[in-house]
Amino acid sequence: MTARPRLRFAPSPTGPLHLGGARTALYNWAAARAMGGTFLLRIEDTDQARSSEQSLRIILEALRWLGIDWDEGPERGGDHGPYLQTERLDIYRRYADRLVAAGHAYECFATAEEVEEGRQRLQAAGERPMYDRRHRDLSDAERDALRRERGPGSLRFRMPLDQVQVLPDLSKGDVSINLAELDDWVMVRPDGMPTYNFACVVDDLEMGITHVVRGEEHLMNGFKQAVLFERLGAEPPRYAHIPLILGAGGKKLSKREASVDVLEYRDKGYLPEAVFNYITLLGWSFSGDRDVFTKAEMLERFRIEDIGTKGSRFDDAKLRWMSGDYLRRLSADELVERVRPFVHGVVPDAAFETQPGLVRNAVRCYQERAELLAEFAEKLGWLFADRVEPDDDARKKLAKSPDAPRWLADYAALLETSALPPSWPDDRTAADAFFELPSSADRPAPAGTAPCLGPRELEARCRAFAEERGIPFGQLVHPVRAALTGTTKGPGLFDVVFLLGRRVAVERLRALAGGSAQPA
RNA sequence: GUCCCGUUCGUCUAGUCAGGCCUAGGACACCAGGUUUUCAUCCUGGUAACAGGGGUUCGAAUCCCCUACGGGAUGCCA
Repeated sequence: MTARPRLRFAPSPTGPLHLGGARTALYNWAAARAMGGTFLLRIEDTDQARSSEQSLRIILEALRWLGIDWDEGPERGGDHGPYLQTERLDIYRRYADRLVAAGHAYECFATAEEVEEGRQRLQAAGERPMYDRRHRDLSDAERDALRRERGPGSLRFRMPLDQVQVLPDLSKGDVSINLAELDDWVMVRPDGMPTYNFACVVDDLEMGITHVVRGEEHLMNGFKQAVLFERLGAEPPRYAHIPLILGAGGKKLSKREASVDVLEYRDKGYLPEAVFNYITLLGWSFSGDRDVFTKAEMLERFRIEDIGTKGSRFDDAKLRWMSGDYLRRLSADELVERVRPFVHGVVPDAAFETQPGLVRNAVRCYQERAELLAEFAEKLGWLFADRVEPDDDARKKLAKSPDAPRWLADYAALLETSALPPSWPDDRTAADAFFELPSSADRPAPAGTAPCLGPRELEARCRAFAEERGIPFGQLVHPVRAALTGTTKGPGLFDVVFLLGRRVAVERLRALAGGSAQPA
């Protein structure tokens, strides 16, 4: 085994990329990269009825989103192409002819009804239901007669019936089965189109595949394929059959409990690094005490043999947490760039160009309060809205302070004469460049001459204002927040005041002060 | 039904191949506390597992057998 490792992911383009498929792709990719080998993509589109170009595009897009790249395959080419099975039909035909000539394959003319009938009979006898091999030993004359009568048949593999097949599995160890338990499977359909097991073997052979990581549902296929390799006088790749990803109920993951489509996670604003990291963890662990790691770190340790043998359940809560964890590590610039596609209509497009500092400060204020990028659209709404309405929680807090309207009016008067930053869309570049939000206790105040009051100074003045009037600070803060944002949660209140700027802050305080029917 | 595979906290897992370092470690979730103008972040602590039964051994989560349960396959789908 001195050959350079070659691994492949071979999706069939019959729908979106499923989480399970993504994990399979990821493990093959990681194994190839970790071993310094080649990773290629092969498209198994022999089911013409269900395959579509659209699905193929979506699958490639999903792989790219996850950061899984390929050395050979669609849109990339390579020395072992073509990489679409429907473009390799002449290769399969060559192999089929060879197998027939050697007596390892035979033509079968059984109708669907006849096959079904044979199955029933075997099952009734307590045996494994399968094609009953009725045309396995046709004489030449019988075969010619059937072909004349029924047209071309399908090509079936002549399974050796007296052999125990051992399949060395990198994940499970040696697995074995009595080949008589397996049927004489169809290799080529009557119309000449190969089936999965046949095309897969031919391609793995022709493409020099050395290792295959795939779902456990292929274990039985593994036996069939290994025998075919044998008949072809070749070594099969090293297989690793890994368990499926299950849903919360322990059954196969279904759309009901979670999205199974990888791109749906993109659209919901999960970070791709997190999705990558999380699905890697479904069956493999980085170390005993760390769950979050970079791709590079993973590649230093990844080995196919270490993939787990147990089916794992998909847990959206942990994925979300992980997405949030990655979100928090993003630099300010990266964060803004990632958030941008998710906040159309909430943050004016122009703001990204004319007041990038404001946008950055606003977005950063939610970096520790979000897990998904899509959350920024909901959370940032108050900042650029024409006006805000208190939500239910905010109303409740307001109701607890009957004096709030008067305080708000007075506080508005104070702010009106304070040196606050300008409000959007006025130019406030200087303010945002000087003060970096979110402000926090462990972040030192910027040095130099401030162009206006910053959050700290605003807070100090507000505290003084409250003390002067004998208002408990805590009771002042909630109505102010309700007036400014309409909510009870969010960034530090004085970050909010700062972001809003003088004109809008004053406006909103007065709107609520006047609007809540001040008792005489 | 038949064949194949699997079984450590609620979930993902470390430990199993080379039996003692395991009164079983970490993470998510959950609960309690701390920080705080809210929410969140952050910090501290807590609850919680070797499926069951037989062996082998001085000693078993780790090796063997059986049972139970779960998953997969049984397609001219992949």
